[in-house]
Amino acid sequence: MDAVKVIAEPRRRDILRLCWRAERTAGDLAAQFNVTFGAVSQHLKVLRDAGLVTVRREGTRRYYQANRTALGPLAPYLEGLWATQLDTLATLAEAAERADQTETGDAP
Amino acid sequence: MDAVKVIAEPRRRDILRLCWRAERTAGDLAAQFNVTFGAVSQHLKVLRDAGLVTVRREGTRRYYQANRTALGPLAPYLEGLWATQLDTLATLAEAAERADQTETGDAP
DNA sequence: CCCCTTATTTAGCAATCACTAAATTAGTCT
DNA sequence: AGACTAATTTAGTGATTGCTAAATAAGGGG
Repeated sequence: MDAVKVIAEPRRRDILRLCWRAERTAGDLAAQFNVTFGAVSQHLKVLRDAGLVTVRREGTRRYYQANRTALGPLAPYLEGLWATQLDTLATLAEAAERADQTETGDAP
Repeated sequence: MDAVKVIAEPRRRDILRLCWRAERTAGDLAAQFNVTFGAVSQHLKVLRDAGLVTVRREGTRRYYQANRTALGPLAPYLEGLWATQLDTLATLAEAAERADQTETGDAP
């Protein structure tokens, strides 16, 4: 699947946005959405297959991070989208902030 | 429909490519593909609604041209795609050349 | 006015897609 | 080993989508 088709899906853009600057586990990512873990995992597979994210395994956890290089000119495009608030909920950014602070993952 | 979703469809990228630098009639565009006139017209509607093409009416003909400005950062992205041959058939470029030469439209 | 060309639109169809729920894999603990 | 957690995978479902074929609209010329 080509890159532009992959990021045409809003959910996948949201996922990329959440692991844009820092690693996040699959579970951490999934927790930010009102869809099942499985649904997010499927999106992660698409992103993986397209080479748009990198994965690092550590125990049972998978740490994902956006592969900005692989996105080429689409990376600045996405950043532009997010900077101008034209993409989805603003709450996503806040969710990312929260996740940053509780990074060790001992959330309630 | 947002721009990235519109250009996620290969056929629409091909259409944009054909009217990237010069105007082309809907019929001229449709003739380059192995799909019906109606199918291309539907794609043109999507491109129109997204503001990604401009239209000029002249008699019964509609002249379309890509709106590169509206594409913003996606315009260079598309040009990059085409420059590196990563997108669809190379024959499309040749078809565009032919159309240029027979511009008045008296083809067999 | 009829006919032809150009283009859009509509109804219907097959394929794709994002999702849920459940099954499965894999690693970590006691 | 068994139980628990993290993540992926599979089967199935409803919605979307790109297409065809046919209907419709609209301009131009005899």
